[in-house]
Amino acid sequence: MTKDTKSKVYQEVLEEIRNYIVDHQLQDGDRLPSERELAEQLNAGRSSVREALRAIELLGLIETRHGEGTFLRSYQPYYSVEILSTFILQETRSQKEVLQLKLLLESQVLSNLSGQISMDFYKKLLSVIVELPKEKLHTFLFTELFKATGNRLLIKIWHLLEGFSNPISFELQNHSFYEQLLFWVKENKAESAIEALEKVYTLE
Amino acid sequence: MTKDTKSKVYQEVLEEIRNYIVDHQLQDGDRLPSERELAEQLNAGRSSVREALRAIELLGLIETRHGEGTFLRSYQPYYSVEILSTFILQETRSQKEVLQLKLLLESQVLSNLSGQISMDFYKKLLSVIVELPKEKLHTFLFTELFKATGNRLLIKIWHLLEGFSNPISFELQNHSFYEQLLFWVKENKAESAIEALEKVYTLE
DNA sequence: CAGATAAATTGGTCTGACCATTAACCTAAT
DNA sequence: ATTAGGTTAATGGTCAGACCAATTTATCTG
Repeated sequence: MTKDTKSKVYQEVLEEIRNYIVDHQLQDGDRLPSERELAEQLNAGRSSVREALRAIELLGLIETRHGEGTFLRSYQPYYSVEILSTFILQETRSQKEVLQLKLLLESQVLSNLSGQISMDFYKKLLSVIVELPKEKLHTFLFTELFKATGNRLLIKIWHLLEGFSNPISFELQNHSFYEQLLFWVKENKAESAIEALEKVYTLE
Repeated sequence: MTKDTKSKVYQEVLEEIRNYIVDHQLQDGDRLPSERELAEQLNAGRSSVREALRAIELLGLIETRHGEGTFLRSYQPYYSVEILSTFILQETRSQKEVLQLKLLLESQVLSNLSGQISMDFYKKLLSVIVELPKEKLHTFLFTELFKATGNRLLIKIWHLLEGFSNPISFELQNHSFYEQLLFWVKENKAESAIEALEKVYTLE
């Protein structure tokens, strides 16, 4: 007897849904049959159908709207990556590794935006910086910069790392430090900014 | 009233399970409370607990054994990757972001190890490379390089991204490509290696 | 003490019920 | 004819209970 035959219902439903999407050539935004319809068509309980749908939802492949239905959407791995990352981070107790990766991402965004910052954006950020308390400077500036790059995955992971790295002293730099950082980026001198940032990180 | 408060039960359960694992310092192979226990402790229905568990299971973080229980296991994205790859064929944007981050990490490891590779290690890797099938070259080489850096978090995140990125054509470079890559790293010419890698990534 | 048997535990699945949200429809006032 | 408001139907969200199947644990028996 083959062991492979004992597949859970929700896994078969998973397969069926996949087939359904392929057969019907569903595109992003298209609606799937209702949970009750699926249950009847696939000859399964609604709870099993839901287990499959929830799993697919966590993967980021579908979107569920209460009262409307279940819809296909363009693949957004952010949620699942976030979940997975928290597990990974949780078993990675080395603060050093977290910081190393965090610095890497921050350096990347500085380099990426080097010389790409408009005067308006620069002024706007600067005006907020001067009003912000010291302990919020780091998070604010980099959040804005990450947003500007448009890579949502990057910012997700960075936020995660930030959550896992202790709010350590080195992030408590002066306002002038972050003003200088921003200035360098605007002036297309990311190397200087990165260098300064690395110096702060290695102080620890 | 904030919209954020309307979170589904199964998502809260997800969080709670994560917290449970962190609080109890669970390791791979450790057992989670039974579905009924979780339902009672978290004040939720068993079906909601199951939805959360099935989702986590599909991600590859847990393993369930009929009659025994639910167990933590080291992340093995075999099933989710299969599901995802069938869905994402025409996906563009998020795939791009995954690749961008993946390239970033790979560039980092090349730069990090530049000029740091011993002759023994170099020869050893080379001897394996020549024997490996084309489709395994990329994963093998970078896995070894990441291991060499000693940053386990880096390699985990990278593996994660690799799982979420399609096994795309650009990874199917010749043996000579990866030999050249490795050579450059050994000779402290990471810039050349990174440049070559970037070129391959942007081909797509 | 060893093996067989029974009971308890746990995951797997289905059904039915009820609530909350949304969209569609209908009705009545303007 | 238009629109505002209410009703209805469909859909997802959640829970409780029942039963089955696999496994472990406790119990009994020789």
